[in-house]
Amino acid sequence: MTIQPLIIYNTLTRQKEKFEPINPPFVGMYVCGPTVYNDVHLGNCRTFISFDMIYRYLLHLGYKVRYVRNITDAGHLEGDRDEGDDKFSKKARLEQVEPMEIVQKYTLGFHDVMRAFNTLPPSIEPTATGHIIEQIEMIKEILNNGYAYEVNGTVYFDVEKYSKEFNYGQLTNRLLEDLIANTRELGGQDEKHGRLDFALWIKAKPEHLMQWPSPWGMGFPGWHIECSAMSTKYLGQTFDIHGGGMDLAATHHTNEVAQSQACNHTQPVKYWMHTNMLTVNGTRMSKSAGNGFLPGELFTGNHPLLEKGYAPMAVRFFMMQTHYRSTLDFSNEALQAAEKGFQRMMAGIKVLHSLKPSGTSTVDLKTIRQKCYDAMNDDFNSSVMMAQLFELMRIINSTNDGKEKMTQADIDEAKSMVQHFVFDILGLKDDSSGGNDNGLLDGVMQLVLEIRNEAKAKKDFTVSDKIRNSLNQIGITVKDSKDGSTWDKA
RNA sequence: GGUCGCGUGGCCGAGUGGCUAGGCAGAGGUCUGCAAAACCUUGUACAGCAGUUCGAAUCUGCUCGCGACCUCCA
Repeated sequence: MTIQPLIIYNTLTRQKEKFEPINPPFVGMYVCGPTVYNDVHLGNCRTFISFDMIYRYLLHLGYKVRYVRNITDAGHLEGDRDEGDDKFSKKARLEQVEPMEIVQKYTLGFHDVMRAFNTLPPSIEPTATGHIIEQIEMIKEILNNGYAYEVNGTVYFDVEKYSKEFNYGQLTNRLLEDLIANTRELGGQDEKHGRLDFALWIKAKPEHLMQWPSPWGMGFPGWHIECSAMSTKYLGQTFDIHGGGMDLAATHHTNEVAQSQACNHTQPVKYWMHTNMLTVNGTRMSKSAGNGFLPGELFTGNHPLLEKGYAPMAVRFFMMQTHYRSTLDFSNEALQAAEKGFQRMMAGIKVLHSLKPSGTSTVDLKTIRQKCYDAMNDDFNSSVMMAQLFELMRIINSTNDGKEKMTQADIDEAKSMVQHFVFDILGLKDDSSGGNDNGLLDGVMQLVLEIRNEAKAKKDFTVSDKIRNSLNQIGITVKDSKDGSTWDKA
């Protein structure tokens, strides 16, 4: 496998750059994972599915990728002030369980959804609670270096001090003065020195459910420090790719950069990648706006905004049809269009496996393969690649219709392309043909279609139509062609 | 208000200074006992105005509209 020249859009520089790993063939990639105090929401899924595609493509190119995606299971505060309960404690009180029961429940749910979307598990999935020591060590180092201060058991990052040496607003191209001007006034009893300062470690009230001992007393870590601590631990002080949703860039990632710089004196990340938001009827789907539906509701259609349920693979197909840096708008019409497109692609792949080779060739698959690579190499443009894959489907179907000719080598190449691009990289799978009894069903269907063809041969269309209509009612479509009949699950 | 992005044919959604994106839907055709599928053909597209250019949907400016971030969220 030759390494293809990959171009990545880097948020840090706001331009596309040639991808050159720090230590090829190794690639370190960190993606901000979910906060597991609630069901995963679909917007998160889009980010994780996008990075799954990115991970898959890097693997396909032959890179040895260490993909780290954290689970935030502590320290994420409810409000925008660095005070009050964290999300887990609040939810635990509400449900009258241990915070770690909350964590367990929603972590398992998250994994179920990720599996449904056919994402590959990350290489390491570290938790914040499992890395309290690393976080404390990092905070100590930041304090030692003079970029933080402690007030009554809470440690704050000193943004203004930091800004004297580093460009705090670099990731989102903002000036410090503008950031300060646009941040709310400090409250009267606020312990922070500066408006932009944020908590590294938060003092816990005695009744607080999740707290750990630290040099500053009992407390829990601030939200941003976990990613800095864990990415440093598993990927080093500087690593290749850091990803997450665009909404994280301004605050979470900006603070991550600051923490890592203040601790390690080096830029933590070479390429920052941000996925765009998922919208519903043009507005961002978000937890607070309440305009979202859960993955489960999407699959079953059990939500007022949804006309029907959509299979996970149809949804993944839909997401892959849009570039990861564009907003993606969910609507029933768009989802249904994607569903049909997905089915068409899967049907084409089935046809490919029944194709008969001919001695000569009228097709040029090499060019299509290269165009697929060109698309993916241009900042993971899965959308353009899929247009090429539909061209491949057209060729396959035309061959089946006798309008194109493919040799055995062509067929093998087409199968290889399908495996690489459709299954390995886009991460799609044909879930219609899944199931343990498939071999049995195949046998039964072969018999049924034989009987129907015999009826057709005798011009007994009453019987043949009855078979077709009845099968249709239970979700099996019969397709006739010159060479016989095939079937498909709807 | 600041930062950034977007506005493409009925819908979704790519894209490049001159060459077909693609999917869905629609129309016509081929095939078929019929249907479905498949294949072929096909339609008014690039928010508006002005400018740069031999040539712009693609570059520049302005106008209008939309969105994201700046506050927890991927």
